[in-house]
Amino acid sequence: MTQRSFRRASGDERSQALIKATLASIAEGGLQNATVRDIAQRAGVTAGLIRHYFPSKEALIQAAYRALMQDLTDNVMAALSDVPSLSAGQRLQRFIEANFQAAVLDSQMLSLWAAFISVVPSDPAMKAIHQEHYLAFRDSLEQLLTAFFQAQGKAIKASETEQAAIAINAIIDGLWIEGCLAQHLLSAERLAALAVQSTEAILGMRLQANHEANC
Amino acid sequence: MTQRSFRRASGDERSQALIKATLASIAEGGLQNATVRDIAQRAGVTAGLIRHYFPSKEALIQAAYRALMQDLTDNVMAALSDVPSLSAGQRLQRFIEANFQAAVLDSQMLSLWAAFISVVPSDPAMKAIHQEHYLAFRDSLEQLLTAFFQAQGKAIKASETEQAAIAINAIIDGLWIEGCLAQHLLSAERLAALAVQSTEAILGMRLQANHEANC
DNA sequence: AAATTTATTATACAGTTGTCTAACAAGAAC
DNA sequence: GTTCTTGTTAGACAACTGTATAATAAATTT
Repeated sequence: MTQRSFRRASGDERSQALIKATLASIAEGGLQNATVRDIAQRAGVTAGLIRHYFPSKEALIQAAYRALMQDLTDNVMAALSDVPSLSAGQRLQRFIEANFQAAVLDSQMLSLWAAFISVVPSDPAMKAIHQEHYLAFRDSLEQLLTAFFQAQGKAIKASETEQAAIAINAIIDGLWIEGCLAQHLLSAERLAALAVQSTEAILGMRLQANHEANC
Repeated sequence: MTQRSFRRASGDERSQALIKATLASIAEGGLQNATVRDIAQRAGVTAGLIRHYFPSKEALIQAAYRALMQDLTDNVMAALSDVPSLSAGQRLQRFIEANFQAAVLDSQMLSLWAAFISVVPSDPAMKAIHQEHYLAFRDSLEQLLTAFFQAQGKAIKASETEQAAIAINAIIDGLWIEGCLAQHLLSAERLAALAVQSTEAILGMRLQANHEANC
């Protein structure tokens, strides 16, 4: 048997390609679809190579979950970093709206997220990854809220900030899910507007003072 | 080979046992865990029997998804039917709170839901089942909202009712997910209260007139 | 240019998967 | 009690699964 020619890739490059292929495979047909052979094919390598970069398929799945969450976080955070000076309200609004970008509001992204979530309750390692990112997300939200309350000159108890963060997180997640599942019925703009509007309702104040405030 | 003794069950009884076993299997370890052998063992039968009741494993999974959604719907609707005369606001509140019952606010229930959702985007049959139940749920919510607006004597456009239903649905789903994933951090009562409170904020009015309304 | 390292392939392996078939036994009909 | 129907079991099947191992070729070092 003659061996096919191949290209030697530097470690990081190939492992990231494998992670990307894993996410693509799961997105297309759930965790069941993501066999080592399917993943390898998508990455353009043979199945055996996976074990050269990851101790087991399980470890690859975990790495893929971590990478996905990191990517989502980075994507949302990028919406805040590229513009230097924004008011606290504007920053909060940007943060919320960033969750409805085309890259995030996508049925394959939902498929991915759901596949991972379905094993989080029963898989300790996956649960740990989830907890870490969930708390980081909610923490970012709480910080934005605290800054916003401060800018508004309102003294708000920490427990109230936490409560608002939980509710706003819920409405972001809920609208994101609805949007991904019914992409043809709900546009990204409408969802983002609804999320902002609902947030303003929950907080009892507007994020931007475009219109004059009513008593 | 001597054959083990067994009990002949009437058609419906056994197929429902199989569906129940399927849900239990998926809840415990996702769709991957739900092999015909595992399902059969949980139902106390041999694997071959599944094909006597369902044309394929795929059909069993679909039946299980349908049964789960129906069960969830029934569970929430029961909260409205057992008490005859309630105000429109009280009915709406009950409907919302029913989503945070112990039977619904459960990490295994989330695991189940997520496992199914993960294949909805890519599986047309599963997508059809989802659409049907999602629209039915939102429709119930819209009807409750319409009745509530009417009772309040406010004339609200249909589009606004729909928009409110989407937002309220989102907050129910989002809080439910957060609650299931962080059961130790968020009590059912707190979540239900948050959902009702957020709904009131979105609608701009209280569901029950316990306290006197402020200007 | 030769030697060394190691990323990559090819292949094998035991265990698991969904499906199928034939034998069988439980209950109903007569 | 005998016959008939069919729910149920047992077992086999090919295809697929994650993992392991040895050969091999692409870079790197010398």
